[in-house]
Amino acid sequence: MRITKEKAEENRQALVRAAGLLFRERGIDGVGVAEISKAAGLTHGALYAHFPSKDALAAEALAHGVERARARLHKFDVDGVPDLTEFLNYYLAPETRDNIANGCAMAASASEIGRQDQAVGARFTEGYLNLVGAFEHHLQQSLPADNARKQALVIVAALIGGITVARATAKSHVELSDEVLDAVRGVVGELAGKL
Amino acid sequence: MRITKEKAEENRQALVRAAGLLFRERGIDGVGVAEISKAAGLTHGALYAHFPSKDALAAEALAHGVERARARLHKFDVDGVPDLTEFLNYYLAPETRDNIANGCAMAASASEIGRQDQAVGARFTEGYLNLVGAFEHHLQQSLPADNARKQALVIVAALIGGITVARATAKSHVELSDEVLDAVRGVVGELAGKL
DNA sequence: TGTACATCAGTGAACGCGCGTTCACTGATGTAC
DNA sequence: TGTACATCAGTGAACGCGCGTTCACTGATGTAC
Repeated sequence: MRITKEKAEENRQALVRAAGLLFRERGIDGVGVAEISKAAGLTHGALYAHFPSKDALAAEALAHGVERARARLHKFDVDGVPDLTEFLNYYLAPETRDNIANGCAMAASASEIGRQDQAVGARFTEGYLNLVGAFEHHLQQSLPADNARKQALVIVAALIGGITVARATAKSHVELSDEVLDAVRGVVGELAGKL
Repeated sequence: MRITKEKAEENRQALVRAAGLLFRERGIDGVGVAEISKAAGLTHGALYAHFPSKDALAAEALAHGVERARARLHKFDVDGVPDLTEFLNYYLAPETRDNIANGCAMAASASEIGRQDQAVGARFTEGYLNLVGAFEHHLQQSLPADNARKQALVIVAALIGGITVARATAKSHVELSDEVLDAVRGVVGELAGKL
């Protein structure tokens, strides 16, 4: 039952989107190809018409998540430059912590990335550098280039660490989890120079 | 073939240690009970004489890792107070990044914790607060209590985020990975007040 | 434009395998007398 | 101290299940004439 090229491309995108969402919610090792295919409205066999393996799908799903993050960052644009305070408020909101499916793909799988295929790690690196670049560009207005780069690297690592710690502590100690989000928002905001 | 109480306790500890090591290396979802038991010199059936489930073993393995971290922190003690600069140098060393089995249990599984049993999350919370307490105590020498707490929360989140990002980027871009470790060491060192 | 046929996205059964967990059984240890 | 027996850590087969991947087949689409 061959289908149109357009429909096939839609199906491919549905697989990538479903995989990204489920991987964020339950981890790459925590979801099977059958469930991903079903969520995309297909059978698992169809997945292998589009991707050679689950690993390849994972890499593409992370790339899609990274592209989503880039688009989201630019939603906060004012005069073509993202308002990083607004971005921080969004990134470190309790709502973002509690809705991991809608959050940052890099943070959702951070500690799993090092154990995956190199292709998956490469997509993570791209996404990380993309965020770092936005903060670096902002910091160059008030700091020498070296320092701007250095602080940007730490800020993004602290964001990923902050939301990850907030998620890890949320079930057993929600007040602490909220406190971590507030603290990171405050200290990173200062580090970035009262954005 | 009943064995002595002492030997049984040794076996229990071997299971906890093997589980901790393998979970750090390959993730909680990435290792099965058979392999853990074998690494401890037992069969999988014996595991269930000590623990009701894999989840319970995971919680105990993380608790053991947290205790190891506490002991390691106090290895850097000078006059009963840990030398945090030395601790930072160790925590963010490229050797620590490359030897995850010997590294921080919280960082190794950070993004997986939120998806595990609440008991696992509770052990993470204890370990996180333990590290936060050490930095908080140090910072109170130069900052008001509120700020000391806030900065300590961010510092430990940045450490976990930093080593996790360094591991995620190491395979595809090792220069960046090294740069992240250096940057976090530098900025966190400054944040902690030129320790 | 109409016809004949090759293409290929998608289906669903089947592959071998490892998963977490249960359980009847073993036999040396620990205990009660 | 010596004997009889209950205890229980550990064994290994078996449970049902889901995993990632393969493959023969389907049939509408896309293409060549």
